[in-house]
Amino acid sequence: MTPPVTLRDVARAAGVSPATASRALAASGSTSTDRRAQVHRAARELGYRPNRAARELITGRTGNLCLVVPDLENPFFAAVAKSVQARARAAGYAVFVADSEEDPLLETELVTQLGAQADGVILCAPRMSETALTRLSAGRAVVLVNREAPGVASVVVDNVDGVRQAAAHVHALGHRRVAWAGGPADSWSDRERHAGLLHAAEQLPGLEVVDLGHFAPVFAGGVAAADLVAASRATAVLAHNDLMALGILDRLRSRGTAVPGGVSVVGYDDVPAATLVSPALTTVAVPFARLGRAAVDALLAAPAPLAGGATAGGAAAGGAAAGQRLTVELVVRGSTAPAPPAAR
Amino acid sequence: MTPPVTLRDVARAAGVSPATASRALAASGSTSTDRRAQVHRAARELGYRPNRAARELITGRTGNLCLVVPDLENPFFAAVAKSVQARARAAGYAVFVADSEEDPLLETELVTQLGAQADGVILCAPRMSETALTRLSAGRAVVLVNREAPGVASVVVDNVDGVRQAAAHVHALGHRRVAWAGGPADSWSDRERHAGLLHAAEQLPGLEVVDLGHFAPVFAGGVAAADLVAASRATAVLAHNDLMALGILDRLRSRGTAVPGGVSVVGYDDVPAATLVSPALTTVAVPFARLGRAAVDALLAAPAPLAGGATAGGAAAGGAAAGQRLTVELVVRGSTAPAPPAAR
DNA sequence: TTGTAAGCGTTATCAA
DNA sequence: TTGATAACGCTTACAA
Repeated sequence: MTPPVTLRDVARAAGVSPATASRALAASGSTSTDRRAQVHRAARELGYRPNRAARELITGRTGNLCLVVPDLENPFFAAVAKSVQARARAAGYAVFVADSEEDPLLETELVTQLGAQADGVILCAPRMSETALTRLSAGRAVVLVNREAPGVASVVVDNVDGVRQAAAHVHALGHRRVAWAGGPADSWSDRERHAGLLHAAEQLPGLEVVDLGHFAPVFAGGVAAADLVAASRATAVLAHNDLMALGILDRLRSRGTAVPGGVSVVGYDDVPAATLVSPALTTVAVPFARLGRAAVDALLAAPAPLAGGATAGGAAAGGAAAGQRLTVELVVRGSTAPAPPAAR
Repeated sequence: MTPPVTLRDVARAAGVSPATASRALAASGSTSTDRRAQVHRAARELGYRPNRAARELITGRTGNLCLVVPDLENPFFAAVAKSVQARARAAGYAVFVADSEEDPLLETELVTQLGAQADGVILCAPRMSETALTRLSAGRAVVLVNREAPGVASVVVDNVDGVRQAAAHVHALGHRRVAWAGGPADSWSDRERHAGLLHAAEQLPGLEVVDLGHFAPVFAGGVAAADLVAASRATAVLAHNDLMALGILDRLRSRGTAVPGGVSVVGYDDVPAATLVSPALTTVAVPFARLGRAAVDALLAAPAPLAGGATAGGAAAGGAAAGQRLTVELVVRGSTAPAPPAAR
């Protein structure tokens, strides 16, 4: 095959020194207009592609970002990955994507390894400890998605307001006994959502919250929760996320409990599958794409110019890390309806 | 922050030259056992992490792979991404993931750009032309997933046998008039599946295939196809993939056509959502995880030792590219049932 | 088996 | 504004 075209080749073809060629192409430093044109033409004609490794070696910047998620098959994270990747590309960055399989140990390892090859890390780690997160973000530009930790930049959604909307909705429909099917006990967003529900209940006269406990944030977790719903005498159930809500829906149906006739169900996230089921799922819509974009923007706007890892804190520099909170919106579909008269 | 630990630091701490340190850590070349131990200990104590850029600059290998898919939110590609990423990590590779938004132009650009930073590319490009694929694979190690092209390595599933199983299933249930809801006209797998169906029909006495045309391989495409199903007097419909089948299911339901009572529906892929709907979808299960793993293995087993891009053909070297074909299996669920007696 | 030294392709420094 | 020249951190001849 043809050997790669180097900057020297371009410089030679343009009749200038490599240094000048570099400046002309980088548009950094001063270069006369005609020289620049010459160099650019030569580069184009030769099909010059800068060697990123060589550039990285001296600048310390890779031009890459890194995204770590717990599960790529979870539509929530797939959507985040898609938008992160799109935004990064628009900014000229490539993205390493890694799946941590919900394993905090692997999460740490991935951030350490891949983070070394990237200018910044976007991390979805709902269950990692705060201290671990803070430690991981030291000496590295990190932005957390849907998670907060002291001193670490983050982009989250308004979990408290989301469940408030959900609770207000079922309350308005006449439901008074509402069950909560929680996610993992160590999930940050679950703690926020649960607290938000309790807080909302205080404002909603007569609303009683039945805590069903913690479940795996997947379909099977919802299936398990459904049986407790049935036993709880609640007329509505709010789930930690859509995947669980879909499990609840499925299990209630096979138990012969009508939805929304017997029990109303509300999810969280608004994953695509929420509209595939019947009745379609009433849920709190999370702006996935905006989450991903905001995370990339936060990384690229970091105070430190994203030096490879040798530099201080990056997005987290200075102690007071920027936190961004996106609004969410309840989407009412078929899985919620007025409470049965008997229950009012 | 602390400056990164370099090989020189390790060498100094171990009391050897950088060259010896390099050899000791790489286990390449000859090093005495005690020296090696010394160096390893020093490296561990100092927390040495080799600079990949420097290594790449001299070896020409990046230690990265690149995966390009049309849509990360499509559960099919999400599953492939997950398994590719896992297998690559096990082999010590990081993975760039890029979403081409179903755009052949962007696909080409991504392969060219990201491929330059990777030792190999795994490409899902159902709709790119064969010539474009062959051209793209020149001078680059490329493995195609669920797609074949002359001279390019690939890992595909047995599309023909998949539809054969589906056709045999509905035929055995007594269906004689079967509709085919095709995917995009330029989709390679759709051409295979369609041809497979026609071929299967020849072997199944009395089976008549009604061609409904081509649709977008997503939920909305299925919705569009559903109305044609109803008009076709077919008692069963085979869809290009699950997403379409789910759209068909949904639309038939809202039209008042019972599934499987009135019409039986068969999908392709077996995405997780196939079991979320009711009735659950009978479908041809594609081994996503094995597809991804096989693609990585094919890349890493390539004849050329994966040189960064300066070397010839990689996996495709020699002209006769390796093609691997995985078997698929029909999973019968609730969306298929015996044909109505009137139709027999 | 080990050390010295020469690069890999780029950017940054410094004179001119 | 330009061109030598020195890095960046590593691997690999080649010599000892």
